[in-house]
Amino acid sequence: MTPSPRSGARGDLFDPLCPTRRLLDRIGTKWTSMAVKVLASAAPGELRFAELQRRMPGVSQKMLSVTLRNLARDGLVVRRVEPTVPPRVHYRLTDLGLSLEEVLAAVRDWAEEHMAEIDASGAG
Amino acid sequence: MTPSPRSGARGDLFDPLCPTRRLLDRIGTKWTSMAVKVLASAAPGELRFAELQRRMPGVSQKMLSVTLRNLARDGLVVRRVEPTVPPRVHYRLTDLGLSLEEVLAAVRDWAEEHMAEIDASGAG
DNA sequence: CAGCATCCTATGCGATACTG
DNA sequence: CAGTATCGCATAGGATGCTG
Repeated sequence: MTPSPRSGARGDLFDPLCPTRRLLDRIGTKWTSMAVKVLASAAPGELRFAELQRRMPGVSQKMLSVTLRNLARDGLVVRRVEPTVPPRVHYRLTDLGLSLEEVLAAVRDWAEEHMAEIDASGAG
Repeated sequence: MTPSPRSGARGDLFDPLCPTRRLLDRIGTKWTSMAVKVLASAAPGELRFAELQRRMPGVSQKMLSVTLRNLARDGLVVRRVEPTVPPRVHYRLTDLGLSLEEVLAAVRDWAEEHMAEIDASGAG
């Protein structure tokens, strides 16, 4: 594959621009993985802003907004606005977003299978 | 599976104690995934502190120390001290750590395959 | 309804200095 | 050698208020 100009060299986890580093920075933020999961559960359908917030207990309007904006900027989510008053805004995962969800599902599976062992090791 | 007392309910990504949330908090920190990868590359052998630092360009003594302490606390890494003067401290991945590396490898694969598309979407 | 702007706090993290 | 202790900065993110 050809790395993008912004990306570090393939496999170079030690480059600050390394894809893995940047991906972890994204999915490591508090609400991203949750938003992707919720949107994936509705795919290929869409969800409106308020509906997303309802399905993501605890998220503030600001952080949901920021999270969705970042996901849209990254091409993982499509934002569709109905020009009504008041406006209705709909979000759905792109194919890229759906493929990310598969990775996140693997992370979830690992966590649910092994987190008890981590706790048993004396974690707080 | 039986969730640990500390863990949230299985599949409940919305519980702050949810395994996935807590795992992402861990692997999302700056040096964790790099340390796991480096240790995995040496598995089943061990690496000393200084050798780890050498293979992780940019990491400070403090952050490597913190990262390794957290990994050891979580049961992902074993710390072995030779009681010499000066001391030699060796680190190796546990089986649990090795299984986490598989998940991280999947994350890396996705990143290296798709990060160019994310960049192409107008990300900064 | 779906946001953006502002303020504030908590925390990750780097730099530096010290120790058994 | 392999840490620990302390300081300071940058940023994630929560609370609140305003707007088209």
